[in-house]
Amino acid sequence: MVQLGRHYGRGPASLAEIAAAEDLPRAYLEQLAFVLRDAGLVASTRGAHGGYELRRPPQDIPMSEILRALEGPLAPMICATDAPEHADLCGRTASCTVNLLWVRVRDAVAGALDGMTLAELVPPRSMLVPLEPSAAAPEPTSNQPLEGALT
Amino acid sequence: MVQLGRHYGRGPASLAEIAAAEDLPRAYLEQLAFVLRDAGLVASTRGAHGGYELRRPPQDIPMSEILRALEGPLAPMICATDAPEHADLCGRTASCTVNLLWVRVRDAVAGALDGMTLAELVPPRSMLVPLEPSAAAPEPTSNQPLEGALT
DNA sequence: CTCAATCCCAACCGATTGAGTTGGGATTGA
DNA sequence: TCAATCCCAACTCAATCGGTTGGGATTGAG
Repeated sequence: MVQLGRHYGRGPASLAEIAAAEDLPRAYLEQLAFVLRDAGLVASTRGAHGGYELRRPPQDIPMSEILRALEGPLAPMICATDAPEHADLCGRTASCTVNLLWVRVRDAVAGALDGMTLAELVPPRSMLVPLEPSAAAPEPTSNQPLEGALT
Repeated sequence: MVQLGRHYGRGPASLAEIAAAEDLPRAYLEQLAFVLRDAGLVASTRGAHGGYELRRPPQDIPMSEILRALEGPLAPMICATDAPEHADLCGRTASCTVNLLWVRVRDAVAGALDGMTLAELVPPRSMLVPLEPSAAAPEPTSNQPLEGALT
């Protein structure tokens, strides 16, 4: 998807390209590709020189939409699903006071996801740092400095 | 846990009681019980008339603590774990711009969980409210005769 | 017209995970 | 002593998820 975002405006990208770029098996991407298509997020053109293409500019695609398409309704637990249709299969729900918790968690997640668009994940190109194998290294203290950024 | 919350201040509750109250297998609760104990959330007393007991009043126990004890570090994806020690096993992390997303989701969840204490889940007994009538559910149609046996 | 490139789609596989089970202690109050 | 209780590790079992297989259908280019 990010690849598609980067590619946006340049015509369809073939799965083969994307597979190469992301180092993922093409066949696997196919599956994802068509749930995304069914969800109306991407358009496909068949035949030689076909491929996939975003149907909207990346900044108009909230991540929540993508995630819901790919992973189904957001639901930290079955008893707190997003999707009205199978509202509760839990059975226990009535007596389960914990439900409230999950609902809040779900809403928090939904909020985070709604507040973020695909555009934000398309890297400004050039900030692709090559990975260094110094894995276990230098910044042990590292308590997420990212905290402040939640708008 | 909620059971323990409700029981708080009345001495230890045996797993047998809890198992009965929650309709869960006792042996299973045992497992949970002692990860909670190891986490310092509950205290146990052995022997006849023993049982478990909260070590702090419910309103001093954030749900985040319970969840982390039971389920491990919060991490919607491996690449966005809470726990510094296995910071990234993802390998892809460097090139993976999506990481940012997961981090935000994780923080959202953490926020929701931190902002909620066990006390809030211990029902005041008697107020088992039937679920909110809510906005967009005009059609409870057919399905699931499951529950409705509220209280 | 033919053929390679591409999307389309369903069924399958295998490792991981999580809920739950089994079984055998160790402690302690009555 | 004995029953009630906690302690603990190893196990089973089913669902899920990342990924694979294997076959089409469509289309542009030569």
